[in-house]
Amino acid sequence: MTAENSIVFVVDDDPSVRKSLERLIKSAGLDVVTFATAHEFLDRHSHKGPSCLVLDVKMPGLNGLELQEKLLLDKYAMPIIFITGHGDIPMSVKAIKKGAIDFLSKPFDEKDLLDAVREALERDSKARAVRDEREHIHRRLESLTPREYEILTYVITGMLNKQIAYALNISEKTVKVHRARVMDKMGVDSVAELVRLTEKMDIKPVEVPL
Amino acid sequence: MTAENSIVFVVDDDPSVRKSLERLIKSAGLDVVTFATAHEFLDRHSHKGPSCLVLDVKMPGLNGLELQEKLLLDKYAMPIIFITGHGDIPMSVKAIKKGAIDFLSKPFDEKDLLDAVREALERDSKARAVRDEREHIHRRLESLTPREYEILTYVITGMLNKQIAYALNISEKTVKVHRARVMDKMGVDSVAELVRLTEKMDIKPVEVPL
DNA sequence: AAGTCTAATGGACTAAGGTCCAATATCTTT
DNA sequence: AAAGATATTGGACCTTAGTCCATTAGACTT
Repeated sequence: MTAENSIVFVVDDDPSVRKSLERLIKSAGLDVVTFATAHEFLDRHSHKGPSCLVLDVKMPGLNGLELQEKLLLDKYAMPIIFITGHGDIPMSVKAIKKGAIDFLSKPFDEKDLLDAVREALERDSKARAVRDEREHIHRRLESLTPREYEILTYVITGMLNKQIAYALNISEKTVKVHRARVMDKMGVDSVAELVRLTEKMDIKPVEVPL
Repeated sequence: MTAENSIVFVVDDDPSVRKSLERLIKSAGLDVVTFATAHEFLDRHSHKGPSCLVLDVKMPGLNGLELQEKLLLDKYAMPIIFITGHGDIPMSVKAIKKGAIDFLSKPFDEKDLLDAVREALERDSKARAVRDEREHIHRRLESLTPREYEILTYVITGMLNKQIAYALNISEKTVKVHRARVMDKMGVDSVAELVRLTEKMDIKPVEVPL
């Protein structure tokens, strides 16, 4: 399921750990890029395909949990698998609640790590698909003029052209023109499809008093 | 936000723990019902309002994690807060990944428990709202005849009456009649509303070759 | 000042949707 | 056998929606 261009990032300050992780992950047929510090990772990683992050908790400089926080602020955070030598329960609970895929204590079972990596890539792949679709819709929405967008919100509410015209104090004919442009720009040819698109975005239908 | 009729269930085999948990939770103004075993809870709890479960991991008979599994099979699983004396990281990770709100080690901070309880009730409250709406829609869907349901799937795809008639090899007039009954039974008066309803359910629009 | 974008408008026409009215064939249940 | 539910159809009629055509006015850019 997960695409061929997947990549696994590893951040750990211990070179020998990096090496063994790289070997392990490569043995599963996955591409790996390793970093010694969180900042290196932040500066240099690029992610075009599904990706995930295997992250040591305890590191000099920015530690793993801090890096997680930073990535969460980012819209494109990738799934994280934590590994640690001296973790505790509250730490693991917090990490998982914030979306981490797993929290493994060293020494960990190789199978556990690979399972987690696969799950992470799978999740990222799906998240990317959702993001891509949303961005596509967003680009179309941006091509609408303010007035067209306004008409859109009324249309997906289910209002008649007549009602929209009255609400905006314009003529019904004008509504029709805008409406046709909206359908064209959004690339749909039915209200049903239009509603389906907007349901995937944060567009609020108009509230109308009867 | 969380309703007045919230209730917190406590399952722990230690009477003194039950007592102190009951006192603590009651001090936060919440109703509590305690049970000594998982089976007692399963047999006797009833949940009309938002509720959650404070659950000891280690118990004779069905233990906490096993009870979680059992509840997950149930459609109406309530959020769980685990407390334990001898937990470990893999156990806590597993519990949280399966949806538990928190995993606290004894002795725990009273504030942590109350925070978790509040979060759990909040989550359950929202989950119930979603469930209630889905059930409401489901009841309406069940009132449709097979043919009406079929027409519904075509309508929410955005197909014209003409196209639906052709696809089902019936007359356009008949489509109109069914369609009108669908709108009536579903309690909507626009395709937009109809699509919005069905998007909340697992109804697949028809795939049509152009 | 010329050019472009946006919003709004008009008429005329076609297509589609919704709503009255009522009828019939089939199947299941009582 | 009678009753009820389901699926289907018909005509007439009105309301909406969509689509051609083309025009005007204001705001912003160059």
